Amino acid sequence: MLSITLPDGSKRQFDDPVTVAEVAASIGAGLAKAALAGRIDGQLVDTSYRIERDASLAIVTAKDEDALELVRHDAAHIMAQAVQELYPGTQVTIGPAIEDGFYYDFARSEPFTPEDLERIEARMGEIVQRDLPITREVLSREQARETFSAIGETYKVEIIEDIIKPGEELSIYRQGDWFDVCRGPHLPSTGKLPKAFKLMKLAGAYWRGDHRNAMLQRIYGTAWLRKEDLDAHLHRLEEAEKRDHRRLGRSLQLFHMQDEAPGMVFWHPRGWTLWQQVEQYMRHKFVEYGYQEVRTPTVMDRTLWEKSGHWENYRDNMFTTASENRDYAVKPMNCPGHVQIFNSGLHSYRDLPLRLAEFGSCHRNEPSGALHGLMRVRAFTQDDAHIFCREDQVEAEVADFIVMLQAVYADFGFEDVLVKLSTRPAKRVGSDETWDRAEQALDAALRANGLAFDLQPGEGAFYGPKIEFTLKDSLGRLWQCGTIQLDFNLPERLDAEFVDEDNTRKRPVMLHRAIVGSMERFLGILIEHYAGAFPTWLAPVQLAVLNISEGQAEYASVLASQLKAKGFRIELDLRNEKIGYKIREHSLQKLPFMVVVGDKEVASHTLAVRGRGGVDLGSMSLDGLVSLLEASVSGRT
RNA sequence: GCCCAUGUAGCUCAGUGGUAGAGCACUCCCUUGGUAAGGGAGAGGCCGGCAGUUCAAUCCUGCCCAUGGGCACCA
Repeated sequence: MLSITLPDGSKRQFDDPVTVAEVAASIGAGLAKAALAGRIDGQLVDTSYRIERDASLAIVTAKDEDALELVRHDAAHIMAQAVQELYPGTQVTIGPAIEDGFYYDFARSEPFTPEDLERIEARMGEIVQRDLPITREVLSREQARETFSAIGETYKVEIIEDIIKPGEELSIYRQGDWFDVCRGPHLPSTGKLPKAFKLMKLAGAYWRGDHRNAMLQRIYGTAWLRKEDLDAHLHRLEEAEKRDHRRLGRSLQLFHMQDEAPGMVFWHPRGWTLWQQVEQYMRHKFVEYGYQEVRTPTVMDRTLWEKSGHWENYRDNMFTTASENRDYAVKPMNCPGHVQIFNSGLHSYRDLPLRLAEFGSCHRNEPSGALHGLMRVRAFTQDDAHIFCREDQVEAEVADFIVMLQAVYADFGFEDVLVKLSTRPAKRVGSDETWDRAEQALDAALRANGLAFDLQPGEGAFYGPKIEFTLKDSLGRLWQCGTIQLDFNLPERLDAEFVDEDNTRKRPVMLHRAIVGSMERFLGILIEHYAGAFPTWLAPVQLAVLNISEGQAEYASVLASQLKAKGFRIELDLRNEKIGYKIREHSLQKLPFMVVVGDKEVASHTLAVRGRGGVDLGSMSLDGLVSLLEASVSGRT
């Protein structure tokens, strides 16, 4: 006798062990047909899974979001089968479900073409039509290895030998003649795969993620439970593309890049205005939080970089130059420069914490393939600062920093921030006791601010643990912006010291920290975040004054200069064009406000105000408009 | 850096082995028009760069550069 509890709390008794499919059938024929998998005590299993003791069971159907991962993984298998049917000799490697879909990596000497993707997708449809039962078999490691080596699947043999842990049950799933090593679970048959999948793109990927290994061919696909979901996903991608910062950067006249300066940005007047808003805002925050702004040289002698360790460890990423028999490097970071300022006088413990900030212009020779619009560049500016303090001041400093960072992100309207705490790696400097205290300080500061975070053991830098703050772009790609890192190394290497209470010289702890990270990247994220429709306080042009015809040019010009005098960013548009035409242009530029003046306004000394999105804000006086703008600016996000 | 794709007017893109075309933008003219495109005319290209094949290359081939999508990288 065994008793199975269903999600509604009801229980069913069976005399003998039963499969998930049999339980589903006992409930109803419709459910039996719809069943894609089971969830037993929280664990997803095949419908063929045999239940041998009392358990709670949920039948997973296409209505269930749990089924998504299954469907995506099955889509990967079906794609692999399609590929091997169409292109004999291709080896399979791995093919997991991922966010929004799946991929499979193939080893094949011929490259796949975009046309191949169409063929493969069509063949996947046929395999679904065949409705091949998907069955599970458990094999011994030895059997599995022989099976795959017999058919020349050397990558699978490597997976069996190296990746699957000894003692782990090794299963293969078969669909028709095709089979793959897989932990499962899978759908009952290929026919159960919803016709809501699409192959998206071809890419290269290193075997086992290691650049010393062979380059495999990865095919990405997307798969959903319902056709509507697939359509919605494709629609989302199109919408995201419209807010891509590279496209908006051009259409909103913010910046451009060109072949002669890969990874470097030409900021146009509007883009630079946006930049200045962010920079000035950050500068105020620096003052508010007790930082002092400094400026350090961009190019410094090689010997300094040798002392700091960069010449030895970071040289591949540094631009170097030489003159009059001296070698120089363009700074990739500001820290050594800030230590020079710290070292240029003798400091008392009373001077600590000392917080030095710089909008530091850095250059890093990033690998060409890493470059990506504003998000990954070779010349960038950090909102960098270094805090020199005693070890017992670390926790308070980190806590203050987190408060500052949260205030900044809130003002820019970011709510979706991922936080990661990375702790000691195997290769590191500093004693275990120092690391213990440092990691505890970071952890405590995060908790004190009520921040949820992921712990990343072993992911810290060799010189200290760190917290990283990551923002999402419009396509869901993640970009690290903020960070605070402890450094036990650089003060030692560059011989930073202060005189403590007991009149002995001690090493300060150094904290590296940034909130926007790279100004370029942050602006890229901002552009996408707001889709170019910046809040008034950031908008490069806050308001355009438009005249209807030549008769009001004088009145419009006076208005514009009065508003400029109040400190607003104004554009005056007196062109000989119809009002509709001018409004269209400024709307496409996503200006927050437009002011229209015609004979009526001239006569009544008013102006007609239009808000973003065609909102008619009515007719008002200049004073009324000024209050409106002031309110809009102070609202920030 | 690696794999695949792409590079034609300021922008978005067609196109062909016989040295190029559209729309928008731009310039000029007409129009002075009340909330998302008024009309006409004109100008604008080393078809990414360098080699090669060919009587002839924007088109075919090779190399290089850049961009896009991934992978790797991001002391």
